[in-house]
Amino acid sequence: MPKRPADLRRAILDASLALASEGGVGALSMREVARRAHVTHGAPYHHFKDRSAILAALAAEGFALLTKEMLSAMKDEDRGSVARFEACGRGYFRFALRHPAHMKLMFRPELANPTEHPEVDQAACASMQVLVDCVIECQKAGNAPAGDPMPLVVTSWSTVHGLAALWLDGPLCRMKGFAASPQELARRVAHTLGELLSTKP
Amino acid sequence: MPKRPADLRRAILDASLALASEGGVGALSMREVARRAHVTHGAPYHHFKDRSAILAALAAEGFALLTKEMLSAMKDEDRGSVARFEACGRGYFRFALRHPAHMKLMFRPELANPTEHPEVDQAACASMQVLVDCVIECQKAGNAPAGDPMPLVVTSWSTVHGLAALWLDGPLCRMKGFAASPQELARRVAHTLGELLSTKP
DNA sequence: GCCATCAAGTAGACACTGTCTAGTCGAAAA
DNA sequence: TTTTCGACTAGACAGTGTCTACTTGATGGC
Repeated sequence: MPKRPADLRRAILDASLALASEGGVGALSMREVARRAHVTHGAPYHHFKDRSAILAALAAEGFALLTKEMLSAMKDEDRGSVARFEACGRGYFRFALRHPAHMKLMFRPELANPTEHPEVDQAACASMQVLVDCVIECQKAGNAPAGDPMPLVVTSWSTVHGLAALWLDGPLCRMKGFAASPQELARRVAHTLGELLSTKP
Repeated sequence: MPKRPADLRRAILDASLALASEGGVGALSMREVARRAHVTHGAPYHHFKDRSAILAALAAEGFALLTKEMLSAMKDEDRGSVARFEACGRGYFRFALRHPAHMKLMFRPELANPTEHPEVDQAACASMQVLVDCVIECQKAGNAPAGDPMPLVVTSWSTVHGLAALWLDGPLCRMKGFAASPQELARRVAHTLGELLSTKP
């Protein structure tokens, strides 16, 4: 029988994530998590108040990873504010592809009550701030309409989030023939937006 | 004690939808559904193979409602193909606001396995066809780049779906101050897109 | 060294869940 | 009238989240 892990809290989060990846949030049960961490079914309660606390911790962790992924994508980009804005969107989409289980947990307020787990909203706001700063940079450089940045933030966020959501949870990924890979899908959508932007009067 | 409903199948779907609206999919239990339909816990199994069959039926029903809402929004619009395209998007967003519980069930493939419940995918394809036809109409009228309509379909679908998803499940609706109502939110996003389209060279 | 303290894990209990089964009942068909 | 059959009931089973009391092992002060 394998011995107990040194850092049970981390082991619980890892086991939970693995279960969520394999069979969705529904397959994530406290007892199976405990089993995978080689510990009895009561042990996780010493690290998390209840099941939703695990989900909240994973959601907050997801937003932190998203923030890092966007910042990392922008760091290597030095061809101006618009290029950095695009890199930010690519970072968002890449995060969704790399961490689908996290992604699904992050946008399910019924799983982790936002008023009970404010750390999730805080982490979400930090992620959004990256995008806000990005848009403000574009505005300062004269590459976006001046004024309140929020409309632009919400519009671009919606497009990239919608694309990721439709790919992960929608019927999009089951429609063979349109896009062979998600990367190609994102490229085509980005190209379409660019075409629209450039062909209009 | 209230008597058994005449159409138990419909009563089960209604009770399931009510439960999902109140506490999310997690609160939807076969036994509570049966209780609300004033029937014993085994009765629902005569109308649905298992719990996921109920969810699949609701998801398919949701896509049918979505199709109807988009078609109805377009029917009253006779100011050209672009106006009909915009009406289609408004219909999508309005559906999401009016039927949030349906909406959440429709985009959770882990709840109702698509291979086990092909009727969901079929209904989803019918919904998408509305948008495809809409884009093709714009192309024929010379109001959209010619060629494969799918890139435009996916791009616009992503934006409106992302907006709805962020409003229903994301931190957007908890950010007071930006948009007082979802209608205003949608108007501002649509305006932002329009502004982008018209101010670019 | 010894003992108190305390976080971390165990083991058992409880009410609840999804699903299976055998049995019941009433209406329609023969 | 008897048979058949779909719809429903009632009981069982394993599995679940969460609570509780109990054990254990390390840590600190004396």
